[in-house]
Amino acid sequence: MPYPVRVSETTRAMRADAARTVRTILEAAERVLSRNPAASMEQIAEAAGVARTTVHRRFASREALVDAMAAWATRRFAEAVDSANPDTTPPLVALYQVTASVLRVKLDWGFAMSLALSSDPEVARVHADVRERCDRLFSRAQATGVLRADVDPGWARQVYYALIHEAAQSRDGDPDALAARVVDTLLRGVGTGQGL
Amino acid sequence: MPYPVRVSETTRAMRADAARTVRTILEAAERVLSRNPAASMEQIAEAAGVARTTVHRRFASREALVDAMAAWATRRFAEAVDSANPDTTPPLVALYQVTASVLRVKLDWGFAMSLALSSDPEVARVHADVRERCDRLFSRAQATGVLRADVDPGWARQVYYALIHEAAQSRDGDPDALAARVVDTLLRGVGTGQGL
DNA sequence: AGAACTTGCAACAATGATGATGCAAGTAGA
DNA sequence: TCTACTTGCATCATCATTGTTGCAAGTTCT
Repeated sequence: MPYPVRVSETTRAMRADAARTVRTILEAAERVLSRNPAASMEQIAEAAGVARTTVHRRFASREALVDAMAAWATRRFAEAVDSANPDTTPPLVALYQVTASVLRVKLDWGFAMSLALSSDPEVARVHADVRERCDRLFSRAQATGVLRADVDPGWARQVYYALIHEAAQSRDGDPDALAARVVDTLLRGVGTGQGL
Repeated sequence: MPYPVRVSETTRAMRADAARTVRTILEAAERVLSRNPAASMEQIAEAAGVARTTVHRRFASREALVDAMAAWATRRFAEAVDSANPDTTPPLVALYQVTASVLRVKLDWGFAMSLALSSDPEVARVHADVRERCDRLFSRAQATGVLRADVDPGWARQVYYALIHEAAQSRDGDPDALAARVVDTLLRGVGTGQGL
C-alpha cells in the first residue's frame, strides 16, 4: 500500500519522528554519497541507522532521494547567497561574505550542491539564478576596478567556483579563513608579479 | 576457454587488429566514462563499435579496463611532464611548458587521468612522483621570486591542478592559449590589485 | 593455402540493487 | 487511553549488469 507521506510526492505535515528520520537520512546520504557517489541505498540506510525499507518508504526511489538532497541543499545555497546581499554591498565586501557564506553550506552539503542539473527544474533555476548574480557581482567589481577588465567573465566565474570547491575540499581552517584565502587567491593569484 | 591475450594479464605480442581493437575500446571508454562514470560496459562497447563480449575478451573485468585506462593515461601524463624538463628549465618557462604539455594529454584523457588512486601501484607512484616534481618546481619558483613566499605550497599546487582542470573542461582555445590563461591566472589572479 | 587468431552473435549463469508489501511492535499526539 | 502513524524485519519480484562460453565467419600472417 502507498505510504501516507512521501517526501518526494508532497510536503504535507509530518509527524515529528518521521521528519527527524527524513533529516537523518538526508544527512547520511550526503555523508555516504560524497565519499562514493555510487553507494547503494543499503549503505545509505546503514549510515543513517535505519532499515533500507524505511528509506524507500520516505523516498519513492533513489532518484527521489537525490532530488530531495538537491532541493534541500539548493535552498540553503540560495539562503547563503541572499544573506550576503551581493547586489547591494560593495563588490569586494560582498565577495568575502558570499564566499564565506557559501562555504559554510558547502562544507556540509558538498555532494548535494554539486547536483546543479537536477531533474527538478526549480533547482536548476536557482543555480542559474545564482550564476547570474555572480556575474552581476563580477560586473560591478570590474566597474569598481576590483576586477581586471581584460579577464573573461566566464573564466573568472569558473575559477571562482573552482577555488571555492578546492577550499571546501581542503577543510583547512574555518569558513572565514577559507574565504579569505579564496578571495586572495582569486584576485592576486599566488605569484609576486615579478617577471611577468 | 581463457582467451589467448588479455590486456589485463599480460603484454605479450598481439596481432595488429587486436591491438587496434584495444585502442579503440580505450578511446571509447574515455569518451563515454568522461560523460558518465557509471556507464555500463554495453555503452562502452557500443561507442567503440564492438560487441560487448569483445570488450570482456580483452579486459577481464570492468576494473581491469579502468586500470588499463589509468595505466595508459598515466604513461602519457608522465611523458608530458618529462618533455617539459621541469627540473632544469627556469621555473616560469617550465610552468608554461608543463601546463601546455599536460593540457594536451588531459584534453584527450581527462577521465583516465583522474584515476590517480588506481589499484595499480605503478599508477599511484607516477602521480605521487609528478606531485613531488610540481612541489619542487614551485619551490624553485619561490626561490626565484616568481611565487610569493607567504603562500602555502600545498594550496598553490591544489589551485594549479584545479586551474588546469577547469581549462581542460572549458576547451576554449588551443592548449597553448589555455596554458597561458592558466599560468596568468595562477600567478596574477583576476584582480587589479586595487583595494587590497 | 593453412594455421592461428579475432570477432559477432546467441545464450546462459550469477550477482546485486531496487522497490514493494504484510506484519508485529513501538511511539506520537489528541 | 485510543488512534493513527512509524519502524524493523522478513520476504518477494524485477531488473540491469557483469562475466562466460560455444560456434560460425572472417582476418592476419607465414
